[in-house]
Amino acid sequence: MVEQEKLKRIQVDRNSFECSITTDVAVFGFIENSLKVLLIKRLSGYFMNHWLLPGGVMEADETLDDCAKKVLYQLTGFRNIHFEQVKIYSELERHPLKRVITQSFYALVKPENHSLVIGGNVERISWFDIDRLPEKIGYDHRQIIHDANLNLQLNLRERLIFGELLPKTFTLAELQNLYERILKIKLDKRNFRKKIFQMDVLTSTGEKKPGVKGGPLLYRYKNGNVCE
Amino acid sequence: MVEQEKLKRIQVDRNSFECSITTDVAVFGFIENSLKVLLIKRLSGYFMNHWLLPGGVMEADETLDDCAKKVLYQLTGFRNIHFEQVKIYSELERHPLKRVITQSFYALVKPENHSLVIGGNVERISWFDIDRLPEKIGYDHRQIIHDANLNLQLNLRERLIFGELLPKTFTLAELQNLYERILKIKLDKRNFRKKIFQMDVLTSTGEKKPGVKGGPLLYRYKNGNVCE
DNA sequence: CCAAAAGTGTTACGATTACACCCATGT
DNA sequence: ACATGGGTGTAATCGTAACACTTTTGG
Repeated sequence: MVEQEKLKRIQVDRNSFECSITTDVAVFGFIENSLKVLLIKRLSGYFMNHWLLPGGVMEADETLDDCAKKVLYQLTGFRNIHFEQVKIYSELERHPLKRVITQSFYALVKPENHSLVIGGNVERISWFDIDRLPEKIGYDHRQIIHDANLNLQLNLRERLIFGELLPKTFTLAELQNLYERILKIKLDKRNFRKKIFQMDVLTSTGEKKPGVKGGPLLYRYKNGNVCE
Repeated sequence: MVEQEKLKRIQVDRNSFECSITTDVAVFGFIENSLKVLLIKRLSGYFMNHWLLPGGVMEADETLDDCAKKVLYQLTGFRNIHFEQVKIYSELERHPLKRVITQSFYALVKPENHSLVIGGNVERISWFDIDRLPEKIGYDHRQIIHDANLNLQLNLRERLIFGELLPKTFTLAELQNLYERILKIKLDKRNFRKKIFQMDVLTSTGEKKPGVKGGPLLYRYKNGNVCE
């Protein structure tokens, strides 16, 4: 019983070792025919002159998902955005001062409502082409961005998450272009249309997109509850 | 600048809110033609009279993967076992006393070397059929087991992780049976063999399994670095 | 009217499925 | 000897991939 008491105390001591838990969100947008990710520069703290993913510390009264939502809301002002857990990073030397483990998420936002608000402790905020990231990226955020991008590609392939990346209405060519740019593949126009139609995720608006040769039809993403 | 100082202090305060981080490992074995999961009963602590996944608290000098490895080693004595991250659980009311978030893993062990060691603070340790779990399972471990099982199924389907679940040599019928039991599907014998062979993951030992009618050939999992 | 992009169907191929008999071994 | 399980090939089907011309619109 003494042995067990000892074990228990060790357990309790371990429980109270200090470790912060944060979430980092890779916010993706599809702008000017490229997949972009949103990075910020902080006014203070470590990696001041580096670009970082928007992230924040989890508080006692929120889950990791709550925390990610909060961070996203504080930074972009958007709600009901599609976002997903990606991975947890728990390497010892992630943060220079203390032990910090982070759960990464990715989020998709529509390019049409980009009212980027510079929040507290933020010096700059900017979209970066996923293939042209800045040199100086803080912590292991380059790795996190890379992993989030892989995850996005996987989800796009398997689960058709694109409703949040395009404007409310879009042409099939625009959608195909998004697939080609994000997945870095070339698709056959006819096969692509066939596939998308038989997946039954689009509804035609009946209208044609003005200003484009050929007069392409505009479509809408079927899945009702999409953010505004 | 005063505003920023304030922000920074809030951030630091948030950093130091107390939250334990644990790992829980769903150890799977394939025994008597069923997928089993390893559960323990603790001698002390919450959920004493409940079954629990083996799990432990992450220490300051280890990553989550290290921690899972450690827990696994302490419980089974095995090393070089195949295991993978599954999911993180961060709901507020997971633990009755304090905030605890846990990263779950699943691990696969060979049935042939089951020297189950009862570690400290463990009253009982036992394999349970995945479809006949005990009534009383502590915390959210029933959910964690369920999610880990889904993950295992996915990996079995897509990445052929079975080398760790079967003895060193096995017949194709045994392998097919494993697939059928874990995935809960019925497979065609000829198509299954065709598929496995064209995947080129097995090598024949040239020997036949004694004691079985028909005299089936024994195979070995090709992937070199498999645990002992 | 011309250039540019939209829209449309069919064929070929590869992968998956369904299916039945003979052979080897243990009892 | 016989009952049990091991081992083998082929035809049908489905999904995927390749491919070229006509129509619509903007400039």
